Amino acid sequence: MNRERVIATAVRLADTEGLEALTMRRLGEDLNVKAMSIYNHVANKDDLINAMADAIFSEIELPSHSDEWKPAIRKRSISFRDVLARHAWATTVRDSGTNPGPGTLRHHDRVIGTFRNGGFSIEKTAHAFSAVDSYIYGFAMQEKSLPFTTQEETAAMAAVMLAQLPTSEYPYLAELTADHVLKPGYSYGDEFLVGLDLMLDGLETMRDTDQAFE
Amino acid sequence: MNRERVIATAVRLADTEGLEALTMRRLGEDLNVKAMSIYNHVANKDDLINAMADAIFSEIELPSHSDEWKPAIRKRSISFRDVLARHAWATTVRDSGTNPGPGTLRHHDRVIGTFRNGGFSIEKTAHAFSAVDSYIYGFAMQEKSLPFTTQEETAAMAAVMLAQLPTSEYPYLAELTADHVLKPGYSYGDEFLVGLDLMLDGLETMRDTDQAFE
DNA sequence: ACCTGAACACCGTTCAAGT
DNA sequence: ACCTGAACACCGTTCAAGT
Repeated sequence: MNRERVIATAVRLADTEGLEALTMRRLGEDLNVKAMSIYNHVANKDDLINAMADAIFSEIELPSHSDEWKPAIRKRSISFRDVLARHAWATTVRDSGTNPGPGTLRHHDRVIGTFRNGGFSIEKTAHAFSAVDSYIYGFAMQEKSLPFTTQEETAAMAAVMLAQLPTSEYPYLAELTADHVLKPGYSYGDEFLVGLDLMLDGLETMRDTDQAFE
Repeated sequence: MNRERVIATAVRLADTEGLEALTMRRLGEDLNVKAMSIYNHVANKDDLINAMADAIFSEIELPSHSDEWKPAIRKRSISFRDVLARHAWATTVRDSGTNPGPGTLRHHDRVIGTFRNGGFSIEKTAHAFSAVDSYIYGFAMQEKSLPFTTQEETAAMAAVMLAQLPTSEYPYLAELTADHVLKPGYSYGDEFLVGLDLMLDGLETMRDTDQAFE
């Protein structure tokens, strides 16, 4: 048993049963050890969760500096969102704040480098980094908070909610639900690329505009 | 004592001492009542937090249908971000999922209506709604997770982090920190409007483009 | 160096009992 | 109708004791 195995097991537990199922006692069971032994490998639960967040950051496909910035950032953004969907608990965790791990640092360095080599000034790189990552995080959070995943579930859930909704009070919400969400083939996940491409196109314009955003 | 007072007191407690300080026993103290009495007014802690989330949604400035969509959405987006900054715990909560309260429904209806009256098709309204709100949520989350708030704190913190950073391993991150974050006048909060306006301009283009995003 | 039993100070929540 | 004491089954974490 080592730190790595503790973290990997904790990630698997949070993935399959949610962050609230991740208790030291339960994690101990999964590791065939008593809860107190875990403290030989992590300082405390905060340290553990921080390490988990850093571990999944390493799963994100790194953009290549040699690629064009736009397809490179697009690819890694899609990968980022996939990772956050796979580890839903991570959308509400955010390590990085106080002491980011090596996976997080490496990822950020590469993203910043991709913008810089793509012709973005330092200021514009900061804008781009903030804008894209905010969008990705926010989208992953919204997606996570939806009470359904499959299309059948969505349709069933939306139908129930629409039936309960005082439609005269919320006419626009009712219209959107009836004429869009309930339409066959609707999937909230499809919205991701729309917003992402909007943002990337905006960044391209910004990059090529003098001063405007500095 | 009534439900409203319970919720308002809980919001105040979470605002000032964080969500982890919000326990039923502690909330009881603030209400001058024993913890168990609270259950006369809320079903359980989940119900309480859901109600709290709905309560702060009502604080967001509603866009007016009669205004131009762009300034109207811009104004309410700034207000939304202010509310999330004021109630940092709310960025990780998200009720709406299963059973949104009246404050949430009313807000969503107005936003949707503003896009519809601004000439957005139903599909494009769905795109716009998702894109803007994802950005706002994500930005608020990033802002919350920063370990500093004032400019002095930022500078001090960034200096420490930069000193610890293996700069040869993360050259781009080091450059951004040294030449941007550490510059006088830097404030991460300023990034909000940059990304927001990028998104709003993108939405305007999308609105006026045939089919493209439908 | 790693594991463990017992213990401490907490949680959310139930329930029977009070007014 | 609202409040409460006692209790239950949990938490994270410490510490002395074991190998």
